[in-house]
Amino acid sequence: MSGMSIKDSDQKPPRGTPGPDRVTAVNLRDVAAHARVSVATASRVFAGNPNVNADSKARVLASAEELGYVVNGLARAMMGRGQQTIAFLVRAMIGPTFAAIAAGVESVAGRNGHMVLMSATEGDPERERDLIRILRELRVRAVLLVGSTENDALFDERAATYARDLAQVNASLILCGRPPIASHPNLVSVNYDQPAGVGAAMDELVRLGHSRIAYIGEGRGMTTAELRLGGYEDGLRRHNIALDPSLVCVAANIEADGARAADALLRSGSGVTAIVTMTDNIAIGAYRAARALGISLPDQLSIVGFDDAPLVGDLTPALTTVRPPFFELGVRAAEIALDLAPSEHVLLPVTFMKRDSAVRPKA
Amino acid sequence: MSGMSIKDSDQKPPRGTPGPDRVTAVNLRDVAAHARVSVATASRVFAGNPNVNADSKARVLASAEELGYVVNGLARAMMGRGQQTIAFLVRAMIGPTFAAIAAGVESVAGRNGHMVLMSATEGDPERERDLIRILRELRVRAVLLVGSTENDALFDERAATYARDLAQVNASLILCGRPPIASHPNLVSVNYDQPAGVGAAMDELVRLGHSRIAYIGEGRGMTTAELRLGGYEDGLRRHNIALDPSLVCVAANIEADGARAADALLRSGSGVTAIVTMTDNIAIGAYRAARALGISLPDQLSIVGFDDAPLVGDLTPALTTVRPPFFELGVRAAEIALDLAPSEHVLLPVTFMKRDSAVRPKA
DNA sequence: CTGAAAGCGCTTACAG
DNA sequence: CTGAAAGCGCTTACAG
Repeated sequence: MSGMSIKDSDQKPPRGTPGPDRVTAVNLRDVAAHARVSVATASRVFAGNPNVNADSKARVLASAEELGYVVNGLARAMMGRGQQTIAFLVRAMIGPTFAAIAAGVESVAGRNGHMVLMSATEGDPERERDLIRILRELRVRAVLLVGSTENDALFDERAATYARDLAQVNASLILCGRPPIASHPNLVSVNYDQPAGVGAAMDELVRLGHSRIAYIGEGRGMTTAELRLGGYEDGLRRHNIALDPSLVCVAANIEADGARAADALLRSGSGVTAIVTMTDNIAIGAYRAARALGISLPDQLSIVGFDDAPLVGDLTPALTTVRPPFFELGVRAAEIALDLAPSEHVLLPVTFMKRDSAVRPKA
Repeated sequence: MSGMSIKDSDQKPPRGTPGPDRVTAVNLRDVAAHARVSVATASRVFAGNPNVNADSKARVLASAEELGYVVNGLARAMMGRGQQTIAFLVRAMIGPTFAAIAAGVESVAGRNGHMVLMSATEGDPERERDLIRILRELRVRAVLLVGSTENDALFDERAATYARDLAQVNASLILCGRPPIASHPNLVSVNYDQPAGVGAAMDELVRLGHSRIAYIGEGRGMTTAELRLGGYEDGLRRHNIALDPSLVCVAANIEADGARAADALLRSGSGVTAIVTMTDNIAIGAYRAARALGISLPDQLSIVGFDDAPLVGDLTPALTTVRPPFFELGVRAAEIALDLAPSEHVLLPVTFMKRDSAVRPKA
């Protein structure tokens, strides 16, 4: 009976037949016929409906096995009975941060029988819009917009539009790794306390005796850049230190540019004794620049990073930094996406990682 | 006319109506009726069929807009006309390696209009099997099995079964980051030359004058562990150095265990002047252990890693290591998955990153 | 260019 | 427990 596993196909395809990429595969009807039951009964077997005679069930299963039947999950999904999916949209799939958030999301999705679709927008609103459209058509259950985004009205409106469009197909939009949008507070955000992280760094530096504290990070524009810079400014205020604009340096989030900015700062004769950076990447750049100038770390210069990237604890000196709960961030966002947690803003605490790169100033 | 965007639903749902999670949404028929054309014509508009009168097309589009119509991609996919998907299966979504491969895959998939589904198996064959089943039901175009796997007949048979089962629904299975399976050479593998990477490290160490060279890595079992250890053994052979079993140490791929193994090795009085490690993680552990024992790096001990993880070039001493082409690995696997490249085994070259941790031995 | 109709591969209310 | 039938939301060969 092995010849039956492929249907005869020596006749012209009937009307409305699926496209060219389709295989002539065995379907429910074939299985039902082979098992001598109705399609309804066969369907019940695969749907896990208990109202099926044990004998019928066994025959259906045997036929399926023999014919090589594979349930069509697409048809099932169309009926609202299929695999559910959540989407993970990120600017770029880069580094351990992305990996940790993704792992968090996947762990709860997997545990709950959902699949996760991942795409990168490359920061292109065009592609972002396209992806949202595709995801709506695919009837995903939720879309997680992950990571820092533009902090402007244009993005806010885009996000609001996405949320509205997704709601139309019963899907939700969740912001993950950026704060709520003021003009659309209903759009749920799962974030970690970025200003508090930089604030902890500032508190520590002031406690150690620093007062000429510089900041190196990205300029205005993106949420993470602004949140962390905000933490620096707040920290100064809290300790009654006037903000000196010449101590706030702009650098892209890559080591080389951090080094460039730190070099300029350290040559400027500004009397800086400590640098707080937006990211560990930039902090590493500052390490390089300081060394190149013969400044010994940490004696002559304290540096604090942010992100607790792998290995920063193995640098010399071990980098004092802030650890965000990236995995947890993904977990919480996914839980909200799957209605396992209330649809409310979440702000997770960060951990200050006191290591060796921030010490009492020499003077 | 805004009240028309939701269908009247004060009647009992008809037979065969989709499940409870479905929204009463507007469909093609609604749009067609509103635009006063047939469903066929409306379908042609959304399918991008050029044989539609400009006026009809405009009316259909306007109606869709007004009614808030969203094409059902699931129905379309069922007809073989929808979004195609490729799946990315990995043991665990960890670190920059995962991120880089994923980014490579996504870049090709995205550029070619495909979505990518990502799942973690947690190394559980049960879950692996479940995922393959689901992916078959979902009619994915290809499944990428990413990363190191068990190197045994059990896995080989599982993989062969997956490939066969996937072929049944016209999908292909591609191994990515592990070598071909000897007993099933048709199963395409995209890998990087792991033995050659360790071999380059061995050549460099011998060239520098080392002959007591130890290896620390995972024991037998997984492909990556065996491939890299194999590179060490080959290197010894090539340079006519007898393998000393006491210089081959087993450690899990985490810093702490690397440190433990290195500590034991260095205390053993084996006269080791250099250590080749399976991964940078383990190399970092060796750094720690050596330092704890007062051994100065690199003068008294040379260390070579593998993976070129972020920041290893900023350690003291900067780690000499091997850089695998992870992004490219993802790109090539995805290209084969999408038939953009011939379905043949690929073995990418690695780059030896000569930095400061391997030097001429003191003696 | 267009429409009526058949079909894809399922699910399920209904009536035994 | 079971089957015939209607339905989901599309696509497309056919015949204008």
